[in-house]
Amino acid sequence: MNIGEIARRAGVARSTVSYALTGKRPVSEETRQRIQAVIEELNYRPNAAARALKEGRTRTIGLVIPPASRRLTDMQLGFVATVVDAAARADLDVLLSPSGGEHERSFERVVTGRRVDGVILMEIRLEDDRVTRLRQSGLPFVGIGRTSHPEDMTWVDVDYETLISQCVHHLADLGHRNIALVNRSAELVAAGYGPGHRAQAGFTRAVAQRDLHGVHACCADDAQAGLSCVERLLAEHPELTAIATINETAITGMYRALAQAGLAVPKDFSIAGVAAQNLAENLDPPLTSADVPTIELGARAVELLIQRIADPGSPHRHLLAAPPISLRGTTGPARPRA
Amino acid sequence: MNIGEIARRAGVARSTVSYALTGKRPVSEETRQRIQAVIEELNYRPNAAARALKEGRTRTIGLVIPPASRRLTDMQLGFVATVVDAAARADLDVLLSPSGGEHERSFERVVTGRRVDGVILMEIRLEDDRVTRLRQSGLPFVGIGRTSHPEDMTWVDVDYETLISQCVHHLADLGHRNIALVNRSAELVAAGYGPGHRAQAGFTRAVAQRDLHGVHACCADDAQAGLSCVERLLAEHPELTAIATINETAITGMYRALAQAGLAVPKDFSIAGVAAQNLAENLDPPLTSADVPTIELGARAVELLIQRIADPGSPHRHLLAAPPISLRGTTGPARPRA
DNA sequence: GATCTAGGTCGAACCGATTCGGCGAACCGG
DNA sequence: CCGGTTCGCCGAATCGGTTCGACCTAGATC
Repeated sequence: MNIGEIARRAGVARSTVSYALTGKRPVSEETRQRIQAVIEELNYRPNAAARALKEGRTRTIGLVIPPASRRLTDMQLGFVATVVDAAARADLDVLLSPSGGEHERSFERVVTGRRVDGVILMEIRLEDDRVTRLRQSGLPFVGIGRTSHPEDMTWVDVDYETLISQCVHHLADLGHRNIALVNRSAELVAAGYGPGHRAQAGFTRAVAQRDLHGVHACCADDAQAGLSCVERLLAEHPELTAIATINETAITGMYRALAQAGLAVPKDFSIAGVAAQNLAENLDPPLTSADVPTIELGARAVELLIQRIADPGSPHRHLLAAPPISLRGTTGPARPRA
Repeated sequence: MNIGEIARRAGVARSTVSYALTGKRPVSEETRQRIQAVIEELNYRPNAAARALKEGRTRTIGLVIPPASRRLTDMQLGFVATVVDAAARADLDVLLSPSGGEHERSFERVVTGRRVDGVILMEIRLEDDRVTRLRQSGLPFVGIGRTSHPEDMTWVDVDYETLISQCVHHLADLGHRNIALVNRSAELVAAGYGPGHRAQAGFTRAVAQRDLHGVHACCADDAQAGLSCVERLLAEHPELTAIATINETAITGMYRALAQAGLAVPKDFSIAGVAAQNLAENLDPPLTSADVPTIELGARAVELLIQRIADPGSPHRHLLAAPPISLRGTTGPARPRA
């Protein structure tokens, strides 16, 4: 069921079938219809591998995600979903590649076997080997996230630094003077995970600007960790009245710790954060947060990648999102504890 | 940077390079090392498209997921993660294909363009066009889920019928006599979504066996819907004292509705369900549920698919999982309301 | 010493598409 | 009636691998 078979049955040359399909050269209406009929009868579809071989492109993009073992955050899920969606809309297929740890081979295959025309890279570290590898391979790529030298790559990212700073300012405006930042896991931050570092930078900056007392805590990405982390914070820092966080996954645990400590939100304690809108809205109570526009960012990443594939020499572009904070009722006037 | 270049620099024929790489024919140790040196120097990797073209297989599997627009349930996420993981372990790449609605083209491309060696199909309907298409295309595939004629396809599935039945029996053992089943969304059930129908069947059966009063309700897949659904149930059926559910995503909303109605769980009201373990454990309170072994099922699906690709004529195999119910404290003795 | 076997290598065909140069027929103006 | 275009189509080369048959050499067998 190859192009030769179609050509034979339609009584034309293989090249004519090809031209009839791609329209790259004129084919008489009559011939085209004859070919089309045969194609539909046999339900023929060109072999992707053969086409890729000849054309030098695969019409596929790679999406490099954090290792599958770790549960993805709601935000990451949002990115994956919209990237897949946007790619499908552009008639591109998406090859999923878990990276990190034991899955190094998968990444290598994708990058170096010319299986994809370009790559979207998620969860980028400040210093990231994968970025280096991609750069030297010459494969077009777009980051969702950025390294510490973001000028010479194309990316979209969430401006955690500004957003956490705004959260702190918002809390300070409400009278809070003792605020904790609940970050992502210690390993992730230690590994140079960008959002973790930038959130911390924004936190430190805002705390200094408003002359506050700030506490920084890392917390693994699950509810249980959120619970014990906040339990510990409350015990060790009785002066705390508010939390700012970028750790979506731990939030339900934080809520639980506060409830168990007899602290009502937002009456006794305030929380503000950066999260996927979908998650923030569905929490109980709904979280006051900067809603990351995953749909727009994911779609833009695909768009930028398509441009980059079309013209690899074009200048790098960047998109830094700093959505406004949606007040949903987990922040209120400060009220001293104990 | 193709095999010819390597051959030239190593002073051998292209076929020798190929044999050195695949080991399908003996190559002298000396030659092999010379070739290996050149390969490493140039960082050569065989072109995937060329290999796929000649070998007739792509070393890639397709994973057909529900449309990306809809948020995946925790269970579905678990499946995706473990499928990707298991595939990577077997040195297979995963091509993601959102199906349904506007993404028909994506599915067609994957199935008919010979882009993949096999397909894993998620969220299968009782009558499913995609199964029909796959069957007639001759492409090996494995379902996570099954149609109403499950004998002639290979699948792994969760035994919702048995599990919901067990939930009802468990509740009945605790003295509950008026129980509601909160199903997935009405559209999904109307579209013939298997788990929805099978859960309903199991519910009806158990209710009859124990001579209970059962109420069936559909509920969209989000917390808000869970809230309003349970609000409505409580209002229209004041006799209800327990809920059984397969709608993971709506559970937090159900909790909220009960809390707002002043009903404590499990003192005043019981809930039992089928859910991803990860989710059930992290709810507050943790949900008494049958924990679906997504890791095992996902990995088995990949395993079955690999077998099927190796030997397409082999008999179909099935795996129906009915994990025991983990008692986590959302069910207790019945206590009449009002 | 002739024959056989096995190891090691080469050259050519092949997978299924795309694409380029060219060829014949129809058509045009002069 | 002739030279030049244009249109529609064909044939062959090509992409980068794998694989099969054939060949050569060296060592084993009798």
